[in-house]
Amino acid sequence: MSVRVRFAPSPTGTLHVGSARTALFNWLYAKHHRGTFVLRIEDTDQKRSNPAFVEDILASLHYLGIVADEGPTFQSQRLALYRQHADQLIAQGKAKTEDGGVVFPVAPQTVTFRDLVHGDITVDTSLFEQLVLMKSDGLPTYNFACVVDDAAMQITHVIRGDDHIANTPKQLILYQALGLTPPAYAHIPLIVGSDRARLSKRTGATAVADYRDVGYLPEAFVNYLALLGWAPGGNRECIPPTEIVELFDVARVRKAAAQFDQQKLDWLNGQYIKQATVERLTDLFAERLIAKGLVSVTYDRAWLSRIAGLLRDRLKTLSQLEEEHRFLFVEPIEYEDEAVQQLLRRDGIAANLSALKDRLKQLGSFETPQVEQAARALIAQRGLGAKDLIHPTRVAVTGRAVSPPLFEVMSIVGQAKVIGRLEYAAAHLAG
RNA sequence: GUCCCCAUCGUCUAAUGGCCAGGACAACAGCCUUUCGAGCUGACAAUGCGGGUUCGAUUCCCGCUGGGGACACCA
Repeated sequence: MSVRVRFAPSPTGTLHVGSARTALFNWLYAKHHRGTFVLRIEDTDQKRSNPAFVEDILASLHYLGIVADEGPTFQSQRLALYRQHADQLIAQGKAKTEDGGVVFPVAPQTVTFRDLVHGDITVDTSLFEQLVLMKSDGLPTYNFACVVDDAAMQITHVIRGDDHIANTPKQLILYQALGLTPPAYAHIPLIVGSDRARLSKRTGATAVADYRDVGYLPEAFVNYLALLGWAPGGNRECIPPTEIVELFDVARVRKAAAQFDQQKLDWLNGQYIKQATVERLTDLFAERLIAKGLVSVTYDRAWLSRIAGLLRDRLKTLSQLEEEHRFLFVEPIEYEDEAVQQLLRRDGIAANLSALKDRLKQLGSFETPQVEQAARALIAQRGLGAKDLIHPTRVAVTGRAVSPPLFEVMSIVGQAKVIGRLEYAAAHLAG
């Protein structure tokens, strides 16, 4: 029997990191076993469901590269199916109408099921003496719709969060009442925040879309998520998604909750950015910069490629591009007060910057070696330490005390702009 | 409160009775360097506690403690 799994989010919020990991594990399991991954939207809460969240969920899954083999299917469009099953139980005397809904009395018993990650779990059903099947608004409840759909869709494995363990015995009872065969279950541990409680906005971003927007590469995010609660054995950390598919084994999923660690995510993302080709990085940069209005749609690709090459092994997130390197894209630049105070307001700086400007004006080529040569020559001529010229120049050209290697930055910014910035700094900022 | 689940460095994890409990992130130190970063090197750091079982327990069993989750006509 081929594997069929499903991811069944409810559109009552943006796609949460925890849900994304559940989706990922299902997807990995399906792909590993050459099975089918079904997407089902559980929109049976009329008050809280919102089409905008469906869009967010779809977009977020797309970002992660998790594509559904079937679906999305909407529960709100299969009401007849649930009604039919409820009627069947009523006809058999197993359920009854109450307050306009349908309820299912539960006989006290102990239910044991074998969980793929936890082993046997036993629950006493006297904890819940009845289950609501259909609400008085005509929509099915979660546990009922879930059972009817999983059976109808021939789901073989239900992989979901730990927090659903208590629902499983309820669903098992319904399978039995309906005469249906239940799937296998794997309850994966929750992702928790730094407070060890389930990941919430309180301890960091929870929406997958936010991570996308900050500039985490999908394979880095997927890689990180996969490592939360699972490890292939050996000492692999940086494992591209295609390889994770091959290695993934739900039996190796840990039982304990895993804490989300942004620093490790950052490190992994940096690794993937470093491994990305300049071509790809240029595309990613262009997309961001155009969206933020920092370059025009007719941007100079060769120029942006140089920037990609320069920043490739310095970025942890793509957002650092526009946050820390605005001086590459805007004119005039902004100057950090502290950098100006510490590095420009000193005797002789203005003269040095002015002298450098004069030398740079003479240059026929503004490639990095020529720029560096001009600066070094001035340093030698004036008997300066290299830092004495370089640091103030950095502030004059970038507005900041830290930047990528200065001479390449200058070359990229270009002769005219560099000269203009040196002139401005010498005249208005330097001592 | 009741029920369920869980427990290895600060964090993510490896080791499913047997080499000095391994790796990674972070933090720290050093090297490199025009700043930062990247890179390289180094040091520090864990089996929650108490009982068992066993020649031998991170590993198996029991208890405790601690943490989390679930207890809706939400999903």
